[in-house]
Amino acid sequence: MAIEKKLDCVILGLLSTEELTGYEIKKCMSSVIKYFWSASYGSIYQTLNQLVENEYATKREAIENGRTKIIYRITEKGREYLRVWLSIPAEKNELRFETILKLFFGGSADKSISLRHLEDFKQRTVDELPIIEKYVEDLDKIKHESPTNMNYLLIALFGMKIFNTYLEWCEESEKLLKDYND
Amino acid sequence: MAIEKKLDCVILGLLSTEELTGYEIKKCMSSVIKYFWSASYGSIYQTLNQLVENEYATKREAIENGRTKIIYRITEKGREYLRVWLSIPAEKNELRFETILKLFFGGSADKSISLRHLEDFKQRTVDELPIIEKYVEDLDKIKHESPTNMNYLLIALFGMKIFNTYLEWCEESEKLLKDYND
DNA sequence: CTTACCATGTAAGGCGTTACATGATTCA
DNA sequence: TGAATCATGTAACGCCTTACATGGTAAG
Repeated sequence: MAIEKKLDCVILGLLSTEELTGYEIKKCMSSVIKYFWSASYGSIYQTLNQLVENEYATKREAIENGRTKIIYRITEKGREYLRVWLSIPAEKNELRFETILKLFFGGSADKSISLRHLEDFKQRTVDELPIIEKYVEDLDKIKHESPTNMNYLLIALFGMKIFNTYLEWCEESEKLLKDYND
Repeated sequence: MAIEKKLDCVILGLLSTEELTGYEIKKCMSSVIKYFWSASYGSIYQTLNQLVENEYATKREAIENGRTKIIYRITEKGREYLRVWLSIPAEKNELRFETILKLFFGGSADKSISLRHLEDFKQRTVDELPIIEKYVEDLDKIKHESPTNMNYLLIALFGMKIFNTYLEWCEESEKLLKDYND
């Protein structure tokens, strides 16, 4: 497993504080983490298997409420791998915004189409903002309990700030487009 | 070719205003577009072939200064495909920030590591900002020449706004982290 | 003369998604 | 009883990157 792959690091990061099942990992990745790193079931279970193969994690079966779960735990080798990854500089910070793409090429189409994309993007942003603000509020209260909480707060603040910037930009752009006469 | 693929739309978008070679397309994608959609040579030439196969574009050879180039041109079918894609809502707006990931999991490591990632991210942002500001400045002057320029300006403004937000966040986060006592 | 840039491509393989497939439990 | 949630996985396939491979031209 090459160092270029990131999902393994995300999973090891999650496992570094607690044992988890694949399902629980997916849940984590569908909440906070989804804002800056998303993954599907397929990739999570595959990565989990690779992690075990490479001895970065161990798995064990457990029965809870009559249901069988597979619980994963990080190994010392896995912790070392995570430590190394954390200590080297980030390579890629990538934005893949289809909205921006459609707006970029939208100049030759009708203005109403660009306005619709802007409206749509604004709505999605408005919908997400309260969720992120709740994270910020909650984390701010417990930031002194552990450095981990403090780091989580920084990420939540990042989210809050950019989402507010998206909103500002949508409003300014809508105005610019509406006032534009060709 | 499914509608989920986006690179074909990017290329068709570029071809919608002018004929281009694969090399020129790569150049475009390494300048403005790289901020919200990146691609490698491999994927560009492959997509170009698919575009021709599907009759969304035609290719012809030309000799310029003794060098052979392959020039691509969009077809009417390609324009229609682009029109349809532009008119439907954006699906994914994805952020993949390794920096954020490393900060998210950095709580259990030494504080200096998180600070280094912040510093690094700040530096990259500071380096890019003047380039983006130049785009904004240039596009603002010619925005009334065509709706296309106006749309380009919106995208440049988007970049300028978020990069400034990144900067603000870096500074606030550095302060929060430095003042943090565990 | 050599570096940078112009110019095009292939092949291997990694990464990840979607869709499919299954089945138990909990709660209304 | 039926919907939501818990829970795990596979298979096919698409997308894209990296590395490789080649060679011409322009400018200093």
